[in-house]
Amino acid sequence: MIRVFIVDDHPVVIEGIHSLLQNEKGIEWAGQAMNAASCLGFFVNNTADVVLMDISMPGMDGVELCAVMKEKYPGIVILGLSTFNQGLYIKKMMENGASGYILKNSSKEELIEAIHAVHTGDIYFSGEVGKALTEYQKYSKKELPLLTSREKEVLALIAEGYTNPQIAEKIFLSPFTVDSHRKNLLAKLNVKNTAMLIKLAVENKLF
Amino acid sequence: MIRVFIVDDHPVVIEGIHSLLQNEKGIEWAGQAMNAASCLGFFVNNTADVVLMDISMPGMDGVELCAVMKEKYPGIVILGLSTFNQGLYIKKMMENGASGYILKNSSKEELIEAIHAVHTGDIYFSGEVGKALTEYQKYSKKELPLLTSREKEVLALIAEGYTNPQIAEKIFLSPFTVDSHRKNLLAKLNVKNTAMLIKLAVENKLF
DNA sequence: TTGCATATCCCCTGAAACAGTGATTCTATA
DNA sequence: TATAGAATCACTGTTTCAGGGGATATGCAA
Repeated sequence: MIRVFIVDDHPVVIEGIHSLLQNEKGIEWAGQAMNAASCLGFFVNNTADVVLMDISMPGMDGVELCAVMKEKYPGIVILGLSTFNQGLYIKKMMENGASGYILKNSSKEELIEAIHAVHTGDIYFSGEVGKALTEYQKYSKKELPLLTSREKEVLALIAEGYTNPQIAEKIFLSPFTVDSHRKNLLAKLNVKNTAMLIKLAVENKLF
Repeated sequence: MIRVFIVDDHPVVIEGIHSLLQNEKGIEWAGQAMNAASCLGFFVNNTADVVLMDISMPGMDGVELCAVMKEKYPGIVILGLSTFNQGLYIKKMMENGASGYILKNSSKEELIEAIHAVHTGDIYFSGEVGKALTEYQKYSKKELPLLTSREKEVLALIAEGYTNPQIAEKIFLSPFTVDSHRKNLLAKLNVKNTAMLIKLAVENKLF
């Protein structure tokens, strides 16, 4: 009997999955939560085998929650769940210990297959997700380097139209320092001017 | 008896709403479709009172489908349905004849309230959506001015990192002309430098 | 036909951005 | 403890942008 728990901030999704899994032999409904906090609360006194976890939730999101859960309860298997086919998040969630990922628009059969697969220790990706992942890998071949917090701060201010001197004043730094960060941003992200920098930053939500 | 039809490409959402509305007095399940085509097919020989319509679907999306439906069957009330709280789409869908908009993470009560409201001719927005809409209105108050094709061309090249002289060479213009377009872009969009320009452009898909 | 918008072109100035080089301090960690 | 990275600051150029002037031609629409 696989006890399935679900964390999703959308009642209709919880309801829908509940309904899909009802009467499914071998699968038992362990419970549900609409946010990270109540999920963690549940697992203090209870447990489950597989957790279906939405990726985007108010407060702590699925990516983080996944990391926390896997640290506290390494035995619990986590299956990512999202409306969108976003390689970046899929990857992050996998890095944080998820065992697979399915889209909310997958069929009942896929859902059940996925639950069984991850429960037996497999890694499961529905076809579409797999594609997205490889697409993403392709797209992010250049593997965007991690920005430091200072760099992100400066980047955000650049995007808002502040000039180096203005930024310097705003965050109490020398204009030279701001310029250094700016140069580092250009170098790290391998772009040659502000226009490209901001385009890349906005497209990849870098700040 | 309000006959409710749902168009959504996510089985769990259909299932979830079906389950929520089951046993709800005054509401009858008219049917369901997972894409625009089968929705239109259904209404050839059938009808419904309220259509819950997902905004993002493969193929024809909710915004378009809404327009088509309202043209063919003006009497049918359409209630937008989406995971996200995106003012732009909400607005478009309303312009296309929708009677309201709710989020998929709204409660059962909200959902039922919304169905009754739009059925009696009201416009319904769940609280959060209302906020997003006014936020959006605020944001898009300045109603982004239309760019000329030349301006869009220049804008796209700026975003790709080309400098004025390079752009000039690329599209066979004087650098002065390119500069003029650039200045017009800044003026039209009411931004003060390239960073803001590109941010705005990318966020609003201006090219 | 008289505007108006678009598109083109030109000049000047000051302010930023960009590029290259170098240096100090601090902290995390190998 | 030694090293690497982050964060800080500094100087010197060159290039580009931004803002201020104008000017001409064309085509569409009131």
